[in-house]
Amino acid sequence: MVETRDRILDVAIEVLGKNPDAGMADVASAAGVVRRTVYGYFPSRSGLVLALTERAVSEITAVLAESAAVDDAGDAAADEAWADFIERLWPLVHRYRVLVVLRRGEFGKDIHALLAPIEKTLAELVQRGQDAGVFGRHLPADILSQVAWSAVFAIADDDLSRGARGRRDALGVAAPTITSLLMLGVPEPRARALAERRS
Amino acid sequence: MVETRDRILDVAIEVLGKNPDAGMADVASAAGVVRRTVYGYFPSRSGLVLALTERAVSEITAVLAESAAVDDAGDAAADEAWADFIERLWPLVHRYRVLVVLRRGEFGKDIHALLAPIEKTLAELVQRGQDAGVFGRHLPADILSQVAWSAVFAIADDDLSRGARGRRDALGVAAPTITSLLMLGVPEPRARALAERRS
DNA sequence: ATCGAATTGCACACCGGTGTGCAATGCACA
DNA sequence: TGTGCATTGCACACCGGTGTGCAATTCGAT
Repeated sequence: MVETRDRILDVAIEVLGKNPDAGMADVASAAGVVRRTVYGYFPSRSGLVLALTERAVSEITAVLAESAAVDDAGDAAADEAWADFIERLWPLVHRYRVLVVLRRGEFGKDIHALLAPIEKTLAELVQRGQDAGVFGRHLPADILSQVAWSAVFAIADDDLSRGARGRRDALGVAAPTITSLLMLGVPEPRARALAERRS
Repeated sequence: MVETRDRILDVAIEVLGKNPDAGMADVASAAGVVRRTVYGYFPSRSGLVLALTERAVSEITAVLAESAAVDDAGDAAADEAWADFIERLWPLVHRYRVLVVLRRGEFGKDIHALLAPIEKTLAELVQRGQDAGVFGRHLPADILSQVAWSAVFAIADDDLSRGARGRRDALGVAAPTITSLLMLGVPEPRARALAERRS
């Protein structure tokens, strides 16, 4: 049996992502384990939430790091790094809903702290994109990255809420939409050229 | 004393918007009233939440209706109706955070039901805009309106989180951003012309 | 000054979730 | 077969929020 602790953490990310008010019992049974067992690995509910957040954050940081490498390679490639990031992130996006969902509520403070480095990196990436002229300046970099972030989850939510039926090619529409969103205000020809260079 | 019931409802919108887990006691004291009194007007917490949601929805519907009138006036004026809507909505947007925040959680089903007509109207408005060629077709109308909606709150959240200090002209950036977002993919000259016609 | 409605202050029962203690049970490995 | 560790199955105490009952009070209107 793969480390029980890991399985609990995995399942907790999923369960709490769907319902932030889920209790230890819900997590436990979803992990195929008894409530008491969970307390064997985590001292308290808050402890579990914290651990889970740390895991999610470190996973997402890893993905971001890979995409940052793309950015470092060429110059003015911030848009490609973004597209790359979205693409890598997408299969996992539902998993990270928990970060969005738990940010409000009792743990908001701690979670925001854990999340800060990611948001910072993202904002910097956008900033570089703006400086290089591939991203629009209609919004300050930090807000712009927030908006992009929220758009990712808005699309993912829609994708999720219509379940198996009527599912659309969410990634197919998400990636171009987000990059377009970032490129708002950039003169058309340049935007188009940049968009086509990527293929 | 203005109708106590109304004051409770108002304050509940605010309090629950900030923290969806707030209890009856929090609402009561924020309303300058004792817990017992709240139960005099609402049979239960769920009753309060329901009533509060209905109020918020009907308020927002009213705003939307005014802007729809703008749309009906001219043809192909969906973009103006949107801009108008955002502008009217903005001063109240923090008030309606409660709808976003409570959509998850135990009352999700009911709230979504109450919210459906609004989302439908919005989606139709976007659809009309797309048909008239002023809005982009990069996303299906319903998703696009969701994304726009989420962007509104993303910007508003940012505005809120930095409090009084460092406050930027949030409406100033929000309105053009949202409309630009909707117009993604529309040929530049046309978009620009439409953007300038509004002034 | 008095009537009446709204509000208060406290009592209580109830519920569901948390966190702990401990003995019993499984199960893998030697 | 025995040893050790993880897991289980209860038991329990505790807490905080809900919802109710009822008598005491405030306070405006007449």
